[in-house]
Amino acid sequence: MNRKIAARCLAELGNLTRLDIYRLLVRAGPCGLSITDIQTRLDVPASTLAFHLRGLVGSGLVTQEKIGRTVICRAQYERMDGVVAFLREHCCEGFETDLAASTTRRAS
Amino acid sequence: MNRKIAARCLAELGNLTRLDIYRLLVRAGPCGLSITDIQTRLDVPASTLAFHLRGLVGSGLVTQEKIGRTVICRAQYERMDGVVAFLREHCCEGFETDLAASTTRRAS
DNA sequence: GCTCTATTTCGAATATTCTAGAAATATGGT
DNA sequence: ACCATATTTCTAGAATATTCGAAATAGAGC
Repeated sequence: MNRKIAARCLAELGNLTRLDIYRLLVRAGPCGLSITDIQTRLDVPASTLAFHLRGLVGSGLVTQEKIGRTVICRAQYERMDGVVAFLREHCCEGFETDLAASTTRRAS
Repeated sequence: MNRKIAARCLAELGNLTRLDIYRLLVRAGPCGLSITDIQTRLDVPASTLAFHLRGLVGSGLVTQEKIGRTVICRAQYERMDGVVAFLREHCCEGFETDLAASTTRRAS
């Protein structure tokens, strides 16, 4: 995980339509849902849906498997876990040297 | 937590500059960092920083406390926790009825 | 090979976000 | 009152994202 991938994933989920799609897939679990299923449940035009799915897949948050002419989409939990871990990384660790130089000093 | 707030938070963190700011604050912990500290560490113009901080504060991911003329910023961990919980909500729960009607059926 | 269904690409209009200089405001110290 | 520092607002140009109809592609079944 790195800054760019994390930002990309977060930005993808930062759109209401994509968030709805993603949550639908999280709920669906390992079986996933076909694109048509998603379309039916969320009532989004096919081209709009394709646009958003491209983003989710491109960020690694969703994977797709083509079976015949239908595409099954699944939430890739590991990706999201990685992003969350990245956000919590170094929590409360503070910084090296500059406690003395920092404007932040208050208890000195 | 609801869709809109979650999407807002995720979108805020979906920008590289804001992600850097947020991670810096997570790392800084409860003491937080002044805006000048953030500016120094990330090398972002003051007006740009103000723009991004407004977003982070507006979404509830960051709080601010004014002490004299300096503003201390802190990561609001609870907010992020709420967003993460929301993303995982109903995981693998599936859907009501339509197992039979769904295009998704495969093992029938 | 035709036809129906599933999905993607194209294209263009619209909307939103990002950037950063310049000016304004706020506050502390002298 | 004045000056230096901290931060915000204003503004506007540039860059990106979103929407969705129409047309294109891909595969299944007859």
